[in-house]
Amino acid sequence: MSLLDQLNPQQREAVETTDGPLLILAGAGSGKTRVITYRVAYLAEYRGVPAENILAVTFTNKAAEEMRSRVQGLIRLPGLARPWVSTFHSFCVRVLRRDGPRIGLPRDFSIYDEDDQLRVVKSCLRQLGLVEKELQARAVLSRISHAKNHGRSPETFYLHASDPMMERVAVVYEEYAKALRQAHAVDFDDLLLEAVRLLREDAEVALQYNQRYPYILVDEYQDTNRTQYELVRLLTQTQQNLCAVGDEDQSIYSWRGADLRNIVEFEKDYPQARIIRLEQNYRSTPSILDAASAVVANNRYRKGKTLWTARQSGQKVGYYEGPDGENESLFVADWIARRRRQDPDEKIAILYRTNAQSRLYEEALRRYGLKYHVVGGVSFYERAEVKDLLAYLKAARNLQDSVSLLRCINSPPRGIGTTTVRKLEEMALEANRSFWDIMGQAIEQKLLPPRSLQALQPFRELMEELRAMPAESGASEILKTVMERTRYLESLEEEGTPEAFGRIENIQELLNAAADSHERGETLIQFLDHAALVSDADSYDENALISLMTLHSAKGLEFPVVFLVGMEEGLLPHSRSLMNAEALEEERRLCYVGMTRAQDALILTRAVSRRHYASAMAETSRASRFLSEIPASLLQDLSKRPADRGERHYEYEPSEPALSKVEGPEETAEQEDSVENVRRFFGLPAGRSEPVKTKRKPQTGFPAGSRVRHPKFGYGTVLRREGAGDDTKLTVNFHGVGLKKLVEKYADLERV
DNA sequence: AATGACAGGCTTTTT
DNA sequence: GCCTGTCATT
Ligand SMILES: Nc1ncnc2c1ncn2[C@@H]1O[C@H](COP(=O)(O)OP(=O)(O)OP(=O)(O)O)[C@@H](O)[C@H]1O
Repeated sequence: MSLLDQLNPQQREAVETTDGPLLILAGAGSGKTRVITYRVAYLAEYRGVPAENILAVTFTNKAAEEMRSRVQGLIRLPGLARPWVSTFHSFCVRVLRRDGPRIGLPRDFSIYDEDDQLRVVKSCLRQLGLVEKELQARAVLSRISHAKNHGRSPETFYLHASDPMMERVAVVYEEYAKALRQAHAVDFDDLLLEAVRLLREDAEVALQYNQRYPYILVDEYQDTNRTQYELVRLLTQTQQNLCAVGDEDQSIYSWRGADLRNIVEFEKDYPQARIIRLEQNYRSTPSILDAASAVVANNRYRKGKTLWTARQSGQKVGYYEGPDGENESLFVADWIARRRRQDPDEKIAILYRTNAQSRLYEEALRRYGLKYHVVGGVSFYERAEVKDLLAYLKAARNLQDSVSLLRCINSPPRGIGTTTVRKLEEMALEANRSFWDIMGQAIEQKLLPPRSLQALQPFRELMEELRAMPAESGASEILKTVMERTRYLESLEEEGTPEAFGRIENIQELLNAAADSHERGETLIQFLDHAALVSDADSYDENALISLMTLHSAKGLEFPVVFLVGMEEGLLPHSRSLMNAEALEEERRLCYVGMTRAQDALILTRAVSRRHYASAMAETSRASRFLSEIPASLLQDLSKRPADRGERHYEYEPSEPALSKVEGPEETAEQEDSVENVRRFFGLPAGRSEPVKTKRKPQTGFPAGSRVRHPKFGYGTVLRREGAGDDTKLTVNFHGVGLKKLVEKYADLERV
């Protein structure tokens, strides 16, 4: 079947309209991404456009990944040429690495992530003698970012400051900008802004990129901010074969500057523009689609659009209400475990509003022995030990990068403390030089106490050695040198704690990533850029069929089964949005996005009682208003509640017993609590069977939950323990290996 | 300078 | 409840 036959008439028209500006406006699941990907394939295969002349961009990594894999599935490209499919940010990095020097950007600039940015802001606050209590670094940073994205310089910001507080923010902003310049560093905002500046100021470069990418496609156009819009404008000066697709009902990034004007004024900015609407949804069953449409219809600031599906009516949208968060998560895990038996290959997503909500679900899934994959959250590259080592690499490439330098200067501890660092920082500020320069000067002219100098000297030598390593040596080679010289692993091993071993694992993972990168022929800088931009968590368990992620990350994806959990006032809609009508509408769109990810089954859940920061007393929640916006006829209540069952509040029976975690003597109070909840959940009288087991020789063997090491499989966690005596069998989840069932007696396990 | 105990605040959401 | 930042102790 040919490419075009797999499209409906409107989609087909959108794909064939290759020349001139085109805006596609359409609801969820109507094939917007399909149009983008087919269009790329069509251009390459039918119109003979060289793949490298096609640029497809979007905002999030996940959405870019989705696009990339779908394009790849569609075209069989000869040779190495590939269309450039990425996020705006990666695109800009590539542009700036190549042509940044033309606007005075150092070629080896560092990219500062939020953590780095905060360090800079804090240091500026300190230098200005401002107390963080009054001016929170995070708040200042968000003001700075907002100002930058609205084209305000520190000076303009200062002039517009309405109160003394804002004036101070303006001063911090100025210092912040100066610090970044001095560190040869750019933040995420700068990546876009500097790329725009480059294209604006250098006509020659602008022309080059215009010619290089005569075909540009933008997915999730409703998420673009003004800077990204500007970038697209600058790339479409000589030709306007621009295809933007979007859905105003899925605009969920206004809090970081996404601006619907980009969509609304598209026709104004591109007078030749054609607009095509897609109205058939191919993804979801009618119940799911109707429910989602009913919710979003409550938004007032919206034009409204048609969306229908030819799919047969499926199951109703499920609704489960549990007594507390734990029960809610166990319901989900149990439901999944049962479903798994019928269809072991089905993809399932658990979606939530905030990253913090993932914990309960991870725990529940682990208990059921289900493999899962968490997207986002504390990403791999954000872990302290990983960032420490990356800091060595960043500093090795760019010694002006003081944040990275300061990050690795005393990790592992080498006798350079805050006093020494503060002193040097002061000197640097005074001389208006970088930390590295001042450090060298201090050593040479003996400007510090001998003890400090003695500690600084070896550090300086190490960094010089790293810098001297050839630019094309890969990340892994340099990392190895760092590890050897600093005895990083050894000192962690000596620590001997489970946390330390966890860190060792992460470092091993980093070494693997670096080695892979080297094999692909990437330079150190490319490796670092990837680490900075693709803050993608646990890329290792990607084949797990159960995905946990925020509603934001889920946009653009689809799953046969979707759980939308925590459907409560305060969570969805989030409490921070209750004050203002526009924010509330955005929450509603978020709900819409989540619901429309589902293909065949959608289940909404909530907990009646929710602990907000856990320790605090549990509060009774109110059901999300979005639930009541779904017509009752589309909902099916999954929480049957017979009133006369005494203790047993919920009739729902587990299909397999949750794995007991009460055996080891080292259980924490929190886990005891969980067990108590499980028991209540299953309607068992409090504390009956398990405590008996607790008494049974807990010292021998490895209770569920203990961390172990196996000579062949490495480190892992015991999930389940069955049988007794010589026959005792353990189910262990080994990192990077997966589940293994072992006879305890022969397994040769070591406690860690 | 390094370590450990304690207080306080924190959670939107992404690059 | 957990992480971070601060303080006191060695
Ligand atoms: N003409 C078609 N024939 C068959 N399947 C289609 C067609 N158009 C779209 N689909 C399928 O419908 C699903 C949704 O399409 P797609 O992801 O492109 O929609 P979308 O508009 O980008 O959705 P969203 O905005 O919700 O992310 C995909 O599985 C896609 O393959």
